[in-house]
Amino acid sequence: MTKPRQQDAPPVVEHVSDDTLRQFVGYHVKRAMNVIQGDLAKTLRPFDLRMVTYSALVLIVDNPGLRQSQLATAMDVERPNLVVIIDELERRDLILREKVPTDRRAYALMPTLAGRQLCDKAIAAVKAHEARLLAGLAPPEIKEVVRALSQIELRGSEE
Amino acid sequence: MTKPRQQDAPPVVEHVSDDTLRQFVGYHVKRAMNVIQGDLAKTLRPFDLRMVTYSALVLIVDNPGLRQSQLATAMDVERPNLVVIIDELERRDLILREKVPTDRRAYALMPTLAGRQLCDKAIAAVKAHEARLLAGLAPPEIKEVVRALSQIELRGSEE
DNA sequence: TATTGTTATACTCTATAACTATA
DNA sequence: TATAGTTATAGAGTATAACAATA
Repeated sequence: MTKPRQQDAPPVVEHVSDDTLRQFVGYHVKRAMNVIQGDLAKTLRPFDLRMVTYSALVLIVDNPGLRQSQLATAMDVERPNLVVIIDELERRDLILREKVPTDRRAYALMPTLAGRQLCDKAIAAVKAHEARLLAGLAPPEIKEVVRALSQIELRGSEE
Repeated sequence: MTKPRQQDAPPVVEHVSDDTLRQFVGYHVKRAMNVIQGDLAKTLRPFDLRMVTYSALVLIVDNPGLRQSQLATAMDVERPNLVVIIDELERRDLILREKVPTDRRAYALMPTLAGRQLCDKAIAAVKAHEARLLAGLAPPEIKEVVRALSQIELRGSEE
């Protein structure tokens, strides 16, 4: 028999337990993601780049001439949303929309010299910040994590 | 000397390379996160729960009596945004806001029987789905990944 | 004076329909 | 007819200021 409380007053919680959620890998992925995103945003701010503009710039530098639709697919962004991203990069003269002679509907996205230079600097900064974030982990551990995450990525595309 | 192209026509990209981005652990965390979130959303849909309402419900079931401000801190959600989440759970009679005698400003969040039951079912479903997502990974690998992600979480709170 | 919950609001992100010009 | 890029718009998710009630 449990002793009844005087008024059924609600219990006071001193420490909030998230043990149940902690069982899930997804919970930790989300929390790590928040940290990484926050760090990345801070890292890119001096370059006046957001995560999406950074990703777009890197992909254009690595794949000069690609079409907006290709970039949208690669970034998993809807085409309408990509337009403003490209607008921003073009306005800053980091890339340019070049007419494609063989298909007058399409634009070939080309990085400018300034775009390639900013891209290189941003990548170096991101590398340095990520290294700090992963400082506690040995290279083989990192490889193992990437392998595991890639496995999860694959599972997603399977369905 | 490179042979100049006739009109400097932009190159055609057949396959978009994301090799540069793939170097970064954050890129893989983000992609895995997308898969996990998508799967989680699909898993919770039959229960009419979103990720935030699910997290809130689990935390209330595990910590009966906690205050909204405590829950907001635990979930890393702004207090104003938590209000609508709590409203939704209360409207569905999964939780209730109980008056706290010792502090008449605050509410103690309590799960109802229906809330605890739905929570249990949802947790079981999420467990099953996550198991499918991690099917290719051995338990020690999963432990290693969680350890690594926890390390990254800690780095974030350090700054 | 500070805190709890709340309202209103704004800003970003993301998603969809429909248009134009080409193919 | 289908596709590339675009426009407009709507819906999430998230963030801030300010208020009433209470500490």
